[in-house]
Amino acid sequence: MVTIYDVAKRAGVSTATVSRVFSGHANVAQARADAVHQAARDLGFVANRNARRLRTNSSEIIAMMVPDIENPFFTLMTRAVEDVAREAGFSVMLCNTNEDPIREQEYMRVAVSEPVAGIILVPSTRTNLDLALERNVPVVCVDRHAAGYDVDAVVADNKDSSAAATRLLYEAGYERIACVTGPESVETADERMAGWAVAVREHTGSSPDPSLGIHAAYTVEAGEEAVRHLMDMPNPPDAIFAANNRLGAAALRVLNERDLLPPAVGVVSFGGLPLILLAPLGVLITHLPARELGTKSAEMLLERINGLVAPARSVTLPVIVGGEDSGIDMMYRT
Amino acid sequence: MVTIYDVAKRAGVSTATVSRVFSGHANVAQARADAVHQAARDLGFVANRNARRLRTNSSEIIAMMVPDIENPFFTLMTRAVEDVAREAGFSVMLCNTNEDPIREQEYMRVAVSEPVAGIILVPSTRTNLDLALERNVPVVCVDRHAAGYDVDAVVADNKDSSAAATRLLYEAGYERIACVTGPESVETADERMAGWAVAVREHTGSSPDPSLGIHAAYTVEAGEEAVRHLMDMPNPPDAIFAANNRLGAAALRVLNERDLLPPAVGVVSFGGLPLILLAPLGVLITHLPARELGTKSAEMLLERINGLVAPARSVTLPVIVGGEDSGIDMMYRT
DNA sequence: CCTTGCCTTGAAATCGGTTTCATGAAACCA
DNA sequence: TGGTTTCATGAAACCGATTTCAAGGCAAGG
Repeated sequence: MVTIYDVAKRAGVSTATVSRVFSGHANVAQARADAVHQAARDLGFVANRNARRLRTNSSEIIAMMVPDIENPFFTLMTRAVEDVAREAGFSVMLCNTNEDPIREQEYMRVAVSEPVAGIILVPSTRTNLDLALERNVPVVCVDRHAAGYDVDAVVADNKDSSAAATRLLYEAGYERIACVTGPESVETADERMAGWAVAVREHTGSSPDPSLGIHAAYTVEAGEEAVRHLMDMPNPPDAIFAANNRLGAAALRVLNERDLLPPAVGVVSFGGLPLILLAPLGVLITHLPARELGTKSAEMLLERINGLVAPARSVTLPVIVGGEDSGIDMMYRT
Repeated sequence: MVTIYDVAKRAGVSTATVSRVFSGHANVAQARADAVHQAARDLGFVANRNARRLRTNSSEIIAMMVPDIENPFFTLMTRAVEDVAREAGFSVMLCNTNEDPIREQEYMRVAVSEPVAGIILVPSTRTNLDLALERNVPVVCVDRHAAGYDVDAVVADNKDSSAAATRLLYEAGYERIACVTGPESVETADERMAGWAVAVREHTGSSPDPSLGIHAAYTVEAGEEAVRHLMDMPNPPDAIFAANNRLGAAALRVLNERDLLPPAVGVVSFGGLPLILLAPLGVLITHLPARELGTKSAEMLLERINGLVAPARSVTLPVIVGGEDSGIDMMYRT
């Protein structure tokens, strides 16, 4: 391993000078700086980051904790975070929490013992941030707030745009609109269902039929079960508001089985299906700002890493409540 | 920051003992071990990994370098890698190279200066592994071999299954089959085109019409241009073999524009479209073993990290040359 | 010519773990 | 009982950077 000592010896200077040349924190005579660079090149010197970090107690790693990178929503978010981080000289450590608080906590331990420069987190229902906050590791929550903690957060405008999306179904002529949302007490699930309820009340003048509002895990499987249940009711809905992309996909799968694809039964998917729907299908898509969520949260985290002291900030990004989408345009959109 | 010294003082032992308790490398009397654990709990001690790594010159980080995590093929691969890594106590650093050798090399510098425990790499056309190999950082290539280097690699069976996929088109009755593949000298692009050529020769008895074999970047945009060009020829193809998922999507987009979707023009996509194709569309899909590539490469890397000394190994994983896919089943498949 | 002050530089301390080495106590054997 | 081996333990060295501190060199100012 080529160390700073080897470079110093070859360049005929002290290690302090070598360090100064590479960090640029202080002035070094041009001649010596050249000698150091030459020596470093000759020897193929690459600084050991562990040594640097131990001394400076800093790190250039950001932990990105998402439920599942396979969900295209989080894929895009992560990609955006990586872009911003790289630009600023940071690397991204990828952590899939599977929405599991235990797994999340394990990763939290890894993150603080690393220690990482900061954490971007899609919190689970029982997120515990004590470890990070005790050690002053900046945390930015994205997509959801962390229950019980007052930290920076970047979220989408879930409630209003869910109401708007539901209104689209009414405008398209549907009358009995069901809602399949995520697990109870998951913020996005509750807010989206609340938005749906607002639109239903607006239109019908009364609270929604409770049997039309279903909580399910944010998975295709759970969504399918929920939609089957809905369609098997004696008085089934004529449209479905699906509160995330997987539930939207689930709805379409079940309706396809039963030859009830739109427009037979209306569907709005809250969160794009990064898919090619080859035929214009009349599926209403609400595009979540996945990339923007990632970019904004990374920027806010960098501000904190750079020392910003300010009360917790909460940013809400707008959602594009799109009209009908032919599908083929929306590849790689969310 | 709570250090090992604080724990040692509180437990009334030396730092050496504390270290031994946590590493488990040597015997410590039960009573003392308990005292150490208690003290660590009381103080909320979390070991500083930088200090540990500096001394042991090890790390628990694996660099995962992929062209673009947004490509579902690489998303799945990465997720599989993360699963294996986590199980073994490693974290994954995510690096998007954008297929850019310069960006790849930057990340290579980060990786060796980290230094990471190992690297899983989807090599670009001009990958330079010198930095890593000089420093004995294990590298496993995945999806493609690294030109000019003899390192472990895990790839898909591109050529034979491309031939098989092309044969499916002939069997479906198509006669004039074009090939849109990736950039020249990209291994997967060349192999897949070679497989196509094999099938064409088998069927026609002569080499393929050169104007039917097109190289394009592995992007939707480039693919669209290539397919438009093909379909604008005086004697256009009646089927298209698309050499990756994005080119497959591109083909479908262009054919959709022109009302020539399958079966009017046959399409085989080499690499699944992790999409919902709602109507059975007669698109032939060849499923690449994305997850398996990730899992296998991670396992092989861990073997190297654990000290395996052996000649470079090259593993070829089979490809499922599926028949017609209704599409709706293949969500989240690749 | 001497003082003041700035700039450059290297020796040495430092970060927080791990590991070597020496020591003393206990266990074992004859 | 005397001698050997095993075991647990702490002091101190170590990993490779960064940074403090003091000192030396040089230019400007009086």
